[in-house]
Amino acid sequence: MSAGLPPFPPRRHDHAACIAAGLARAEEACRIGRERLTENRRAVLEILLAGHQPLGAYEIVERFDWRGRRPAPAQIYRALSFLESLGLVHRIESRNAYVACSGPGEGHGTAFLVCERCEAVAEVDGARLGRVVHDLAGASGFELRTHVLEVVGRCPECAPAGGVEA
Amino acid sequence: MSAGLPPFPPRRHDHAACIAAGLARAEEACRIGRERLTENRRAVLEILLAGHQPLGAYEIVERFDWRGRRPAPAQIYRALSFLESLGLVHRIESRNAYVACSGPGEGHGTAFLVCERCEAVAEVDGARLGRVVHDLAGASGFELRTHVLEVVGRCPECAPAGGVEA
DNA sequence: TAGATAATGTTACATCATCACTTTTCCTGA
DNA sequence: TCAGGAAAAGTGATGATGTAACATTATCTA
Repeated sequence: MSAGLPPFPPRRHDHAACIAAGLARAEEACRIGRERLTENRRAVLEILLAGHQPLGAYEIVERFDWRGRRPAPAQIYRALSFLESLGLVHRIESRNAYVACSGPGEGHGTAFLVCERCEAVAEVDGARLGRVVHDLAGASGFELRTHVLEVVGRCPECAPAGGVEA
Repeated sequence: MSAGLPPFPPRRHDHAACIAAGLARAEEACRIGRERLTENRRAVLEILLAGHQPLGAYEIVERFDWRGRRPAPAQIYRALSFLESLGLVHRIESRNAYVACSGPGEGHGTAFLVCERCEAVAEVDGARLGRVVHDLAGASGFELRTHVLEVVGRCPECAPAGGVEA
């Protein structure tokens, strides 16, 4: 567990840079995979990068602005599955929502911390988690392909504000 | 991690006993919580106990047999949330489906092994997992309330049969 | 530039879940 | 034992999420 950056981005940070970095990673990933980062895919990714919140597919539709027109859900889902296949976006199962990947691709110890109050999501990664999951599966003769770990609770900003509101 | 029963039940096992045990646990849990295991709730639980597969709410509806009539989805969801609140049933987020709890209630290191071929689900539990999740959250100043861990892959029965035919 | 392949546009529909309201059942205490 | 209240069930409508199918357009490659 590298003691690195804080997983929840500070309220104020260089957001433009953070979007640019995400797009750069996407372009790189497409170059490597010989895939195309088309206008749609790019737009969906930008919308996700623009918040650190998970967004539902229909919320993404709403934020689209093609000079007034809007894509149908199918478009969004296509872009999302493309982006997911490249590890640029993750689905938060417990929310039916999607977030842009915040770091380099898919480690095998990925987990999400999901704040139940402000909806912020942080992606954390730990070799130790990967080992535990691996061992847990192995002990049952289970052949692991992938896993979903979502920790639900309160982020550092929201933890102090007790109560159940939201 | 108690080296106990195999998490995936053998193909042939005393299924009747396994259903009876589930119902007994439910009755006990209701007694303790001063809640009522009504006919509906009991029926939903029985349907879930009758398979080791996760079932969607609408599949549960289909398996209902009230002399021809069928409950509306709302009924099922009500029963499910009741049963979930008592820890008798778990939702498998990655499948939008529900399984009967196979053991005594909610440890803090619960995980599900979900076979992507035969759909079987096993519930496993480990203190080590609980610690990792706890530490993962703690390291980020995150206040843990609950977690979802679903490991997707192939169960021992299905692992040998390679290929992708889901 | 033709043909193949990939991505998009669009409609309809499938699946999952909840709301709002009425009726029934069950429990409690006089 | 029965009135009154609370909990659960019954019911219809609707919201939210996700896909299928197919025609069209863009892009690549020979």
